[in-house]
Amino acid sequence: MTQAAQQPDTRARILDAAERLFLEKGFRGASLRALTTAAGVNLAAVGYHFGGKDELLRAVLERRIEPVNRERLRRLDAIETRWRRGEPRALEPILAALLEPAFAAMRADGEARDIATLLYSEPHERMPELIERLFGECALRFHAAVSRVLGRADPSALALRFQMVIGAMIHFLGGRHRISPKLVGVTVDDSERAVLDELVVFLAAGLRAPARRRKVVRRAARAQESLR
Amino acid sequence: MTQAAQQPDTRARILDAAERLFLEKGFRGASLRALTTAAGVNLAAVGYHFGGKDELLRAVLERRIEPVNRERLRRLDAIETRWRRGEPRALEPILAALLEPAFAAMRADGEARDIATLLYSEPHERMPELIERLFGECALRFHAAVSRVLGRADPSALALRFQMVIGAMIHFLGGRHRISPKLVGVTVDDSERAVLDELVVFLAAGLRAPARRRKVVRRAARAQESLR
DNA sequence: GTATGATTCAAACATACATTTGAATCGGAG
DNA sequence: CTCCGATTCAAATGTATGTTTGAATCATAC
Repeated sequence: MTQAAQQPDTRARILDAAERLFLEKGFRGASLRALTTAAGVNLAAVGYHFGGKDELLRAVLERRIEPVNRERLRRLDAIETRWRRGEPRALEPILAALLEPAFAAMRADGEARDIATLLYSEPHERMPELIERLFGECALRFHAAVSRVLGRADPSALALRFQMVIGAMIHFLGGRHRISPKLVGVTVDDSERAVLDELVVFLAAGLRAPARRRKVVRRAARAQESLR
Repeated sequence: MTQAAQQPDTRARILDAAERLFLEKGFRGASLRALTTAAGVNLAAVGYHFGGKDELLRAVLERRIEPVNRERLRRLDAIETRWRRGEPRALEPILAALLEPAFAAMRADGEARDIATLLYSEPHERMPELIERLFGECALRFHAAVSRVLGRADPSALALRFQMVIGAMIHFLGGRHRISPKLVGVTVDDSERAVLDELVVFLAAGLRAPARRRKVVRRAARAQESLR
């Protein structure tokens, strides 16, 4: 009944090749022909196993992203459990729980590229809904956790800063086109550990930064005045 | 001699339509047929005026980015002049000089989208060299300026943090797929002024954050020990 | 061995694409 | 009015694409 094992597991071979080529050339740039040739399978296998190219993209993304997000939420659960036991709340563990699973997955895949890049660079029609579905819960939970640590903060400003965290993270995870280090003329320790440490320090400091500059306060005050 | 004015200025119409469609659908997703139809010009006009689709992309990018980078460098020059006159050095003006011209250009174009997004999301073959050519000088100068303000900092760490600045900025400039604000359940003031202010505060704090966490220091110390 | 359902395969199909071509049209200079 | 270079235009070219098809092959259960 369960026709379990094909010898070379065509499905996985397709997913691997698709992942590599989608990242390299983009969704539209990676043709099914190039893709199936690289995977060593027949052209029609994609239609048979996935239905079509669009569904293949969805499968590629889900395979990598869902485990990462599960691990993120697992670690966040652990953190919140410790909070309930009275341990002090800090930003750094939250940021680590958000960042490290993604970097770990990236490292595990050999090629140091994260599939999440695709989500934020591919202008595919159905991408927005896919993002919401894949990352919605994670975004909500982590945003809430950060918000709880920084209780005093302006919610609107915090939402913006949370976006900045996401932006910096994505830029490092994908980084298809990062400004090359040689350009700024220094040798950079861009090992995973170094990047992670610097990201956590940088982002925690940014999130904690005191509210606003004078300029804005003045603007707000003026606006208030003119309303009277 | 200078056959100056065509009536409807085909070139500009093509550039406008191309800019919009490249951003919406990506380079490959925007066909010359859709593009020229949207512009109200003949299909062959692209070949005549630009040579081909690749050269059109280059023209689209250069038209928007070069003025922005000129303005950035103009403002940085002004800052460094003030430094030479003995005024105190701060990060915030540098960040403002880096960010504001891009946001201003974005606003001026009606549609609140920045063309720079394309540079960092489009997997076009010649994109890396284009980025280096367009942003090389800017990156070098701003990195140096930040480095001069934070004289004490570890150059490698600073290079990483400078990348984070770029990442957060790009995420906000383009943001084709930002996690939607409604998802985190708050109404966000994402006006240009609010975003800019928060970005400057966030990024300045991140850049200034004290070097590293205990964990790393310990690791480094251990490594040193084991070398003896 | 043979029947059965899952999988693979080569080929064909219908579009969609960027580019090229050569004639038609335009706008001003002589 | 005429001419000429610049520009526009409709059409054709050749290639690449995602998908579909129907036969061939395989692995297994009986």
